[in-house]
Amino acid sequence: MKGPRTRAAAAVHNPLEARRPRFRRQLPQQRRAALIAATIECLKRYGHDGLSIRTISAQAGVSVGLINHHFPNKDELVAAAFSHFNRELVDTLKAAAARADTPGARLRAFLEASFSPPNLDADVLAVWVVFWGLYRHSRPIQRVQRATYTDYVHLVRGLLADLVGKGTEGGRGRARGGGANLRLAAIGLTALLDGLWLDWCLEPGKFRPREAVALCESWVEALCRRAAGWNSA
Amino acid sequence: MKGPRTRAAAAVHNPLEARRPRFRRQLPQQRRAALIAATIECLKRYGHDGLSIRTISAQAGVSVGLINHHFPNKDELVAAAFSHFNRELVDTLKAAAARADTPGARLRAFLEASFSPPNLDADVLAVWVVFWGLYRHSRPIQRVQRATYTDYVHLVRGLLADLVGKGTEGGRGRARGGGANLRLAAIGLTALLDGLWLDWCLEPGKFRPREAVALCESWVEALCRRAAGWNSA
DNA sequence: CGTGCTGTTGTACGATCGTTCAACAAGTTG
DNA sequence: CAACTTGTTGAACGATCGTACAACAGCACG
Repeated sequence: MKGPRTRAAAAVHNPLEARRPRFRRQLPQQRRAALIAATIECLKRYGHDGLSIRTISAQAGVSVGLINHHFPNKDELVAAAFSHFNRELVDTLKAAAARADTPGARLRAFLEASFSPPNLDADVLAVWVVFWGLYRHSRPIQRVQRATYTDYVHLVRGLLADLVGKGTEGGRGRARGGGANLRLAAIGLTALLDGLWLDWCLEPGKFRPREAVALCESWVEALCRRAAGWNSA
Repeated sequence: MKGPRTRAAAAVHNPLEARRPRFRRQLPQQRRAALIAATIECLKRYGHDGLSIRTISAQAGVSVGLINHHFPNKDELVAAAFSHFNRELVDTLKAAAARADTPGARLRAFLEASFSPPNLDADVLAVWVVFWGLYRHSRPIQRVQRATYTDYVHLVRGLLADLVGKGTEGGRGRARGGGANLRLAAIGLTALLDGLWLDWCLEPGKFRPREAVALCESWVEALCRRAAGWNSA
C-alpha cells in the first residue's frame, strides 16, 4: 500500500509533511500502558468481540504487529488489562475509605464509592463480567485473579473488622465469635456488592445507587447488631 | 453415534453398511432442543470459545449446515440456549419451593436448591457468567433476559412476600411499610444469590454451600425482624 | 552526518470463523 | 415402486482471527 516511497516522496513534494514522523517511539512501559487502556476501551465498546488484536491496535493507533512486540500473546495482554482494572478499582476504593476517619465513615465512604461513577458505570461493569467469563478457561486471568482480587477481599474484611471491633469495644473489648464469622460477613458483603453490580449492569433502572448503598448498610448493620448481641449474651 | 444398525441384513453389496442410514431425520422441535443442549455443553467445556458453529455441531453430532437450517443465525441459537437455561433454573427452584408447605420452609428449600447441584456447579455458573457477558452487546440475549429473568425475580419476591406476610399476621394483619421495602429486599436477596454464585464460581473453595444458605437466611431473618419491628412500632 | 539500537510497521500465512447453497437421502405418501 | 417433501450434508466462500517476520525508521549517540 504505502511502501517505502512515502517518506522520500513526501520529503520532496510535500514540505509540510516532510518532517512529520510517521510514528513516535515510546518507552515500553508507556506503550504497554496505552495498549492496556486501549484493550479496556475496546471491551467497553464492543464487549468480548472487542478483544481482537486488530480492534485493539486500531483503538491504540498502532499497527497490528506492535502488540506482540510488547506482549507475548493476546492472553497476556488481556490478563494485564484485567490486572490494571483490578488494581485501579481497589486503589480507588481504598483511597475513598482512607479519606474518612472513623470505621463507620470509612465503610460508608467505601460503599458510596462503590456505587458512584466511575465504578457504577454500565460499561465498566460489563467489562468486569467479560473478564469473569474468561476466568475459567484462561490461566493468565486466573493468575491475576488470585494475585489481585485478594486485595479487594482484604480491604472489605479490614473495614468490617474495624467496625465490628469498635462497635463492641465498650462491651467486652473483643467480639466473641465475631472473628470466626467475620470471614462469612466479608464474603456476604462482597457477594452483595458483586451481585448488585451485576444486577445493575443487567438492568440499570432496577434500583438507584442510594438504594444499593442502603442495602449494603443494612447488611453491615445487621452484622454489628448480631456481633453486639453475641457479645452481651 | 451414527444411525442404528437395526435394519434387516437384506443388503446386497455391503451387508454391514448398505442399509444403515447415514443420519436420522428428526422433528424440528427435537433437533432444536438437541442443538440447544449441545450449545450449553460446549459452553460448559470451553467457555465463550465453545460458542462456534463447528464446535456446537460437532458436539451435537450433526453437520455444520444444520444449525442455520433450524436457527436463523448463531446469535439466535445462543439466545435460545440462554432462554432454556433460564427457564430450567426457574422451574427447578420453583419446584423445590413448591414441595414445602410453609412460607419459611419454601424459602429454605429455595435457598438449598440454589446452593446444591446441579445449580451450584462451577461449570454451570461459568455458563451464566458467559451469558451475562454477552448481554450488553446482543439484542437477542437482552430480549430473552427481559422475558425470563423477570420470572426469577417474581419467584423470589413471592417467597419473601409470603414469609413477611405470615410473620406479621399475628400482629396487625398486614405489614406496614414492608410492601414498600419488599422490592428492595428482593433485589438484595437476588443480588446476594448472584454474588455468592459468582464468587463460588471464581473461587469454589472460598465457602461451603451450607454457609451460603446461612448467609441468605441471615439476610431474610434480618428483613423479617425489621418488618416485625416496623409493624409493632 | 553516519552508525547502531530497537520500537514500529505492514504484509503474509494458516487457521477458523459464520453463512450459503446445491445436492443428497430419509421417511412418508399414493 | 415411484414421487414427493424436507431434514440433512458438506464443500465452498469471503471475512477475520492471532502470530511471525523482514524491512523500515525514529532517535540517541559518536
